[in-house]
Amino acid sequence: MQSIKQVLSGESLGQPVSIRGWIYRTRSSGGIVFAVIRDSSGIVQTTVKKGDVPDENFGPASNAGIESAVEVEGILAEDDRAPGGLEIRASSFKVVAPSEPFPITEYQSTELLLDKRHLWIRSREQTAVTKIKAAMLRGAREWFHENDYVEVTPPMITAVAPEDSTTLFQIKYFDRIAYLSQSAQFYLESLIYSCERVWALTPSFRAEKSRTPRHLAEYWHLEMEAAWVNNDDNMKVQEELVTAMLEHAAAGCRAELQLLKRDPASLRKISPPFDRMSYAEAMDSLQAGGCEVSWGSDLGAVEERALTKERETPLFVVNYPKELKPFYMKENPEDSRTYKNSDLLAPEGYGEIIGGSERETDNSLMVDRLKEIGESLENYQWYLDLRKYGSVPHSGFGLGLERMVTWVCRLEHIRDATPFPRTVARVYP
RNA sequence: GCCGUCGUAGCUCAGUAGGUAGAGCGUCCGCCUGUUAAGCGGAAGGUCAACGGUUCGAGCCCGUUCGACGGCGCCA
Repeated sequence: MQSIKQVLSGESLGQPVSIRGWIYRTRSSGGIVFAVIRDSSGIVQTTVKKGDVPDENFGPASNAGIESAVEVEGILAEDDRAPGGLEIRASSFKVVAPSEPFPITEYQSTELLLDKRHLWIRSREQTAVTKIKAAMLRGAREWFHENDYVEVTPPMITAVAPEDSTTLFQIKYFDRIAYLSQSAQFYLESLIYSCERVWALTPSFRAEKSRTPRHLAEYWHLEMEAAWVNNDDNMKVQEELVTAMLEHAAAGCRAELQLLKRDPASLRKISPPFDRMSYAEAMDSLQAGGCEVSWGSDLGAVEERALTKERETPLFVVNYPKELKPFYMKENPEDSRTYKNSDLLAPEGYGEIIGGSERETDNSLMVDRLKEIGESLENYQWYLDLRKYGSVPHSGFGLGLERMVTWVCRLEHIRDATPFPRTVARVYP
């Protein structure tokens, strides 16, 4: 048994090969059947001629519809008439399990593809995305390992409910209420006092009713936190990590990227250092471009697109005004209106994929800020404790994996960056 | 939360001035030994999202509800 990828390499030309998979396309012309077979590695045409296969094979072969599971043996031959120039001339064609008429045909609507998601993930595009995502994760995991980061396992059920908790999913937790985690950051921060450099890959949950091509209610969050690391070093980690992830995708998923019309070379030319621009400079640039923004404006979808549309490499935007960012960030000593933080924007208009910052280390400053924004200190007692016992300069960030996949795979919508997207309107299938 | 679009056969859609529903693909049957969205002949398949209203008559006009999709805000 060979993979179709092996078959397509042509090394068995003129020799017997055997494959198994699913019918991708099929046409019958009386005494001959053309069935294109798909497995996880690719597609290849098989030809089944009456008389060349056992009689009991031919009827089922000509009747088997798209997605029927089959096992085929035959001689690998070159033929200009075959898609791709190679075909298997069957000596045996066994239908392992026929398929009912497949509901997804050449005419597809977004609604149908989402309703039949469990079947649509068999498509070549979705398979490619799945493999590219896996390659990116492998790249990340290896990079963290090589750089002495410890992979940790934070909880996804939490008790902390900020005042503005409309974005948290509430769950029944025995006799109490608890919440699904939006970020493992606080837990990672507590682990740096022992492990120093930690990272985690976890689901994050957002109950916001966002209806955009960039939001999921459940997404995979790649977060890192490290002691003795300032905001500049934090950005260096991000650019090295992102580069490693891109390199793994480009090296390991060449065919998959090309199927999605992403040139692997465009990923390979991205390398540290990434361009940096302060929030203030971003405002100037946007104003010069005709955007109606001023100091204190957040960078929305329109602004992010304007900043990155023509770019081919990622862009750091640093030092945001405090009012736009959370309380735990470290004040920028060079401009007390801002924090020592960075957002990483993907090129080609794809927008934010990472948010990171140096963290505040001073307990009393953090208490003041919590009071200012009207948060109850009780909820943050254990987090504030971390600043009392050997508080240490540290930084971290969170990467939205599906957002990065959306960019790398040139997807129009983030829901195609995950096999079973969870959005405001969809929890099924 | 706000703005917009759509809901007709299994799928993708058309339906012109309101007059009792159509195409392509798919399915089923027949023919076809080189197809590439194969071809040819035939057949089956629809409470026009739901409910209510106007009208002699509603897929079409009006209202309500439900569902989906697109965009914005919020964020990764």
